[in-house]
Amino acid sequence: MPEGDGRTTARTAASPRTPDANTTDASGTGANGTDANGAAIAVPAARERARAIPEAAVARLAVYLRTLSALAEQGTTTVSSEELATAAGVNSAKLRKDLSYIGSYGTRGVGYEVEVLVGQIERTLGLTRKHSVAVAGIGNLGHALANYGGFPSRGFPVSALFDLDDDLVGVPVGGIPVSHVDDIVEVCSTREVTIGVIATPTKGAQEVCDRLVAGGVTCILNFAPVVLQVPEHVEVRKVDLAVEMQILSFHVARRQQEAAAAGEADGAGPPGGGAGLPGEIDSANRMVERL
Amino acid sequence: MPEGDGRTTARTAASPRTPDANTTDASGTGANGTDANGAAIAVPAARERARAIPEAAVARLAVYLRTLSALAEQGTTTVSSEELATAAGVNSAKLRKDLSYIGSYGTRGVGYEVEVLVGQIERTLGLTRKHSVAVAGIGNLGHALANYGGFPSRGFPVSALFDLDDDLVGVPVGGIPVSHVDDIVEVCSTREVTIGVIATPTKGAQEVCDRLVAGGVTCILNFAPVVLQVPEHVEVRKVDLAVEMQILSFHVARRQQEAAAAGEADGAGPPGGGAGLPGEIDSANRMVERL
DNA sequence: CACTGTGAACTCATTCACAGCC
DNA sequence: GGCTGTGAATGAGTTCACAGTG
Repeated sequence: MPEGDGRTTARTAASPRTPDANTTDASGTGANGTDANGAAIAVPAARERARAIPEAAVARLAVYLRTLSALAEQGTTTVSSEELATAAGVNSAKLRKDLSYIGSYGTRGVGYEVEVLVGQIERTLGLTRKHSVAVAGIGNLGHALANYGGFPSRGFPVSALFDLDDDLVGVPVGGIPVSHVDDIVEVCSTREVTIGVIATPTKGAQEVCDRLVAGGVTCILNFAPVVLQVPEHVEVRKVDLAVEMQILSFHVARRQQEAAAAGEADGAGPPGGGAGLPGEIDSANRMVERL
Repeated sequence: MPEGDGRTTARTAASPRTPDANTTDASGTGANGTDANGAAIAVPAARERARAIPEAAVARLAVYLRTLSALAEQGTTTVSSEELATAAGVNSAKLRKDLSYIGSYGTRGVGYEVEVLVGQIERTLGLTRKHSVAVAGIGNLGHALANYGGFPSRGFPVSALFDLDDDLVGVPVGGIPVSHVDDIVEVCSTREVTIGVIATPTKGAQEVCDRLVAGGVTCILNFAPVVLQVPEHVEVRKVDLAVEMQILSFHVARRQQEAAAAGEADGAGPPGGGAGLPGEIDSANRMVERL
């Protein structure tokens, strides 16, 4: 084991969490050439750029990809940036900029060919290669994830499930038998899992994470409400339901304050936040929005 | 655009909103370029709300809150920015800046009193008031959400569940009987739901969303992989599993490219080969065992 | 003409570094 | 001495606006 258990902690730790963020690490050692066929694809110049795509743009590319797939399915073969942008919920300038990061695949005066764009985005996102997924923690959420059709259909076959509960071990969930968490390292290694999903309760999460990493997993999607400590080469993304709710809560509060302020000036308005007493808030209060 | 199907609304691009792929700005409709230049629509960046806490900071405040709660539980009464920052996975400068947005509640030379900070963050996030939650779509994910302990325990009581399936209607899930989606408007109104969670399949999502909005819901957490169209006053946050996976995939690909490039330029083989690289990269060796 | 692709301007977010206080 | 709070500097991400092209 490396220095101090091999975790990155005290350092200028990185694990931001903006509207959409992640652990951004540079030092990408590791990875070999053996199974890397994605890199073998042509398009010389684009390789250079991959590094330069802003994080925020990557997230949106994934959205464009889905939007494009939908368009393709309904027979569309060409889209303008305006159309695609609207469908994807962004403005067209941003979309064009995002697409420009992956190259120039549009036709001026016409638009983009759906097929082509799909291919290029897939390549950029590394979807030309399958990424095996392991889900740890087969509770309610784990079940949901194991059965989630969106994963396999998008190139992320779920190939391992883990839980602590002996009663669950061996039981197939979504077609795959649950393994014991003690076997994480071995199973992940042999099944070549690249992405680990942690859906365990808070306490088990760090332990499970360590094992996933030991099993060679370099990307983790974490649903447990903890900040995971991982070595530098491992990428963690967090989905935190409580945080999402609290952000929404903040916006409700903000809106109420605004309404209250506006009401003051206006003379009529709702009593607004009223410094929020615990307990039941009056009925009228909430619905007063302009609807 | 022939599109404009009734709803959408949300013009006026300028709005203190999240920079994220959130609420649609949908400023399409060609009106764009026309008055662009001299129009001087100005939109005098007024919005004189001193309230402005950066969106990104809000998300982190929620994380600090949880971290603080954990500290409180284990008996800690005081923390320094450094300690709290480490525990929350950010750097201390950022943490102090974030906290400064909500006021000055620390003591120089000492740190922050846990209790006080918890209270202030809760107030800021609007958690002094309970926010009733409705979950629509009681499939695997919906079940998981309905049973998720993290919601009620953090001031978000789940008070309504909806599904289309008649066999499910009336059945209690997590203690609450499922209602039919046709009753969304009524049930949400009477139970004063503020936050709606959409866990339906893609196709039902927009319809459900519309009804939630009609029922007075102003905040939506959307798990369906669609961009929802909502009126301006409604806040949407999206949790998109496929997108998360694809972002991770991108980072795998990037790392592989870097490794390949580094190997090329360096001549010395990539770390995978165990080429005598300094010990600093110890942790990277782990991944070798799988690759 | 219609639409892409992109430098340049701008806005938002993070980090630095230090003054001020305990 | 140690630590907070914050303006100022830097950096990331977004929007503008227009040149350039099929």
